[in-house]
Amino acid sequence: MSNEKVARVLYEIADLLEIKGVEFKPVAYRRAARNIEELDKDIEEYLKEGRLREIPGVGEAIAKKISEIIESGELNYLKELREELPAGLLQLIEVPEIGPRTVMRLYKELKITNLHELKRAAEEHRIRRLKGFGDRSEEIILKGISLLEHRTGRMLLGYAYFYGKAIVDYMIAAGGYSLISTAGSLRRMKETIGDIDILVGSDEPEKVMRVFVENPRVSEVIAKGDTKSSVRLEEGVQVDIRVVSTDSYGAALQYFTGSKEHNISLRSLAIEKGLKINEYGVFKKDANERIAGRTEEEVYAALGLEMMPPEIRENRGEIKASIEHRLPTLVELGDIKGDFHVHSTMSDGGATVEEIAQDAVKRGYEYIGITDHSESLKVARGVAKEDLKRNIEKVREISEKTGGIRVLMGAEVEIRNDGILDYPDSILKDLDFTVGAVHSGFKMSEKDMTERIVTAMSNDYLTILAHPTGRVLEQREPHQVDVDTIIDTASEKGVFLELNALPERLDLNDLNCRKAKEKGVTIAIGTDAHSLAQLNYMMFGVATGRRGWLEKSSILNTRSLKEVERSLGI
DNA sequence: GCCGTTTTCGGCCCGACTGTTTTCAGTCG
Repeated sequence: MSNEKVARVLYEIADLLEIKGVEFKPVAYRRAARNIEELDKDIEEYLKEGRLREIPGVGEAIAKKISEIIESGELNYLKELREELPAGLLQLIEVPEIGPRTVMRLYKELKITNLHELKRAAEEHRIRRLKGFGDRSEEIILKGISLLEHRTGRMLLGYAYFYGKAIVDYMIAAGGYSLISTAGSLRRMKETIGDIDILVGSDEPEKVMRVFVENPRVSEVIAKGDTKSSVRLEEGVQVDIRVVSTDSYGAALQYFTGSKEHNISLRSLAIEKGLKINEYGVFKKDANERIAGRTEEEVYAALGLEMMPPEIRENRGEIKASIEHRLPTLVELGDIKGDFHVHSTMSDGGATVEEIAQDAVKRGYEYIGITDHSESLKVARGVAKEDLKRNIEKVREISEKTGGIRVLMGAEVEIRNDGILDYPDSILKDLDFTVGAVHSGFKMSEKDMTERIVTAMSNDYLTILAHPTGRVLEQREPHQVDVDTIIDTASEKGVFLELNALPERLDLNDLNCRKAKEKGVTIAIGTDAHSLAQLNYMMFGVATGRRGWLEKSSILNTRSLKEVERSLGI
């Protein structure tokens, strides 16, 4: 029974209780579920060791339910809840603008139990007859259903980032705003983004609203108020904007950056200190006197906290770390001195080694690693053994010719099903470094996959394990592998773990990066670029590392060329 | 249902926008 499965049961209970109108319990169940999802150990171990109640948010009642879930595979309490309410109601709360209260009313008064019935009721104008509903309500419901039917899921950070930047740039050009930023999960650089949030500090809010909705890329204005508006772009992306007065900008930026969990903790801390915090500032609770709000630093300082980077505001210990003055000094893009995962025209990349080398010089890199695919990955024009030797010579020549940078010759070598690498050691020894990767045979059991990867890591020539969990966001689940064992093996054998910076991978993810760091494993960030433009993905790798609390010292490519040569033994 | 350097009981984050019911509940972030 995985942590995710246990969490899913608790989430379902929360949803059902919420529809029933039960207060406070849904929040409690969700909190427990979220903390279980983020545990770095198997929940069954907690059960075995009798330590369930050490998990934040898990008390006597939930601990008992978790035991039942793990031991019997099901939960009577959930069964009973499900019997009380039709299963389709859970779909209904997914419809935007429909919440638990509305679901219950529609069920009680119109016997609506699923999406299909809701759609029909709206089309037949039966909903507008209910007290508190009108024709607009029906329109909104129908639009919500349509959106749900066509939803594309969450957007990858790699796309959202550029949409957000385009909107901000437009606002700056069209309105000359200087206090403007993305906020929300985009500013925290989460791997996937729901809506894009923008914040502006201005004392002419109505003008900001006008400029915002008049952006030619806007296809639909969802809501337009005095200080808050929402639009949809032609691409289907929802963008929300808020305006606050210039002297509240810091408080608002803090507030709208979140995360929600981070803010809730901050509020509790404020209450303990006799303060109140909202998007307008920090106030003394009794006197209602404002003591901070112009900048984020001010807001945190008013709570006795050091300023913390947006990427770690997830309520994962950053507030405690801030109180104790042990916040990490996170890695920055400017610390990066090279890239360890780049494909060239020698396999399926779009740029030649010369072009890549020159581009890397422009980026100020000291080194760049070429890692074309190995022989058996035919779909990616994997390089045959005979050709590899010639390629090595060629890359050495280019490296010597290109001033100011060393081009490191590597390869992204297939890890076969038995854990053996796709090139023999006699060839690997001539490379500067070797990146091992799983690109096939995903459906192995966790035990077999873990063994396969550990075997590969035991090869002395394996330098970096590429995209260790194999996930492809919104497309493919990570393969079944015991990440803890991989991290321990990396620590023991001195293998570097990759943080693959492709927006659809970002693998290792933030939580695993943090785990690896705690075990003393060094991370190598690689863009996996297949074109010069994709070398820019380094920023998303760095962002994900920052979310995983990574500092410069835990990352291979912050080291100078000399140090890297020493690390690689070349 | 959880939780506690004010609390083992009584709290549980806070405000904007919308539609509709002309004073507010519901939803969202």
